[in-house]
Amino acid sequence: MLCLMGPTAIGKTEVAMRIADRLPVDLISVDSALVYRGMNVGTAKPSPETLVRYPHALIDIVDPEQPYSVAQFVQDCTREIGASHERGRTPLLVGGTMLYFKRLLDGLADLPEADPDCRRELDAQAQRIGWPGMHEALTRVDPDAAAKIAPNDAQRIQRALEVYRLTGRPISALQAGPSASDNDWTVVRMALLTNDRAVLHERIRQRFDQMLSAGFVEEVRALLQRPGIHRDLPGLRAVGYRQIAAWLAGDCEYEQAMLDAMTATRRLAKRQHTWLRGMQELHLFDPLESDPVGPITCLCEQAIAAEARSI
RNA sequence: GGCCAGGUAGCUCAGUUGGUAGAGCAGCGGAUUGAAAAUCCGCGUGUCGGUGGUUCGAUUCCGCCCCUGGCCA
Repeated sequence: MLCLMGPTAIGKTEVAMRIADRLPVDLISVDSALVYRGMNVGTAKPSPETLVRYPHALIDIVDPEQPYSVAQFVQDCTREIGASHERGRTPLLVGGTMLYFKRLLDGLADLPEADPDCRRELDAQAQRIGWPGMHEALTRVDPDAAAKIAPNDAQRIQRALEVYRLTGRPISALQAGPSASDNDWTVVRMALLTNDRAVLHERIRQRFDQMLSAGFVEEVRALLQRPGIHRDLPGLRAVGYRQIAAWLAGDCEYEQAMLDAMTATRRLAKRQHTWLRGMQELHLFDPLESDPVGPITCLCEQAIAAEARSI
């Protein structure tokens, strides 16, 4: 199977579609924002017409008020990969959510899923004693996990305590246990990456302007008017959506919200770079230096041929 | 042309009663196991506009020059 990764606005989708023109691949999206129905403009989702011509699995599969998670993704994606193989084709995973790639390829521990009641209780407790206090509590039940988590990292402290309450076992022990990566995929990892951050930043700015022209603000306004949708949902906390929602709520000036949205996008790209720098066996292509479609097609062809021989 | 106020980090500014300077934002590096486009951690040398002078020592005081803004001609 083939993986095409890269930071936001680098041009992954375009490259993936051009590969799909030439090779018998099935496109699978690896993106934590594209899963949401109704979040289109701000996620740079391909248009409906494009998606008809280039079907992508795992786009528009949940509503914004529903939770989605890396575990759900690993399950969904594994299913799609199997379906593609059964068709005698090759899955091409394309996207920028590096945690999803990481846990799909390196395995996911067998942990309980999120429990809203438990999280509410933990939030209430944190309200009283603060997250550093919660961190101390974690040190007592799971010192290994606590050592790896910063005292202010509310999200991870909460998750570790949640797992402990739900299972009675420390998350650090469960994570060290067997993980669900017992598949026989042969994986070719490719990434679109550039060292010219300034150019990427400029592309981010241009794309954000295009999103505004395409009705990004109206999209956010419409989403927030739906019953059950509010600013704290994971989808609405995505880059751009969060800042526009803040402006709509009167938290800041319009100009500031737009600047903040672009800053958030640049930081997202930076974190994606950090993930990619640490990945092994990665074939790198700089689309700013030369068109990567030829070399990537060549690499994919070899991989497909090798896979066919091994069957 | 005269007077006044400024010129300090990429930006906005603080500060040093003379011992070569620090915040916010931006930026950069890192972590990343059911929220991940999330969450968190770390990183500040910059001719303190230029140049002469006073001084053991000047970004700080003084002179001149340059630049910006305002007011007056």
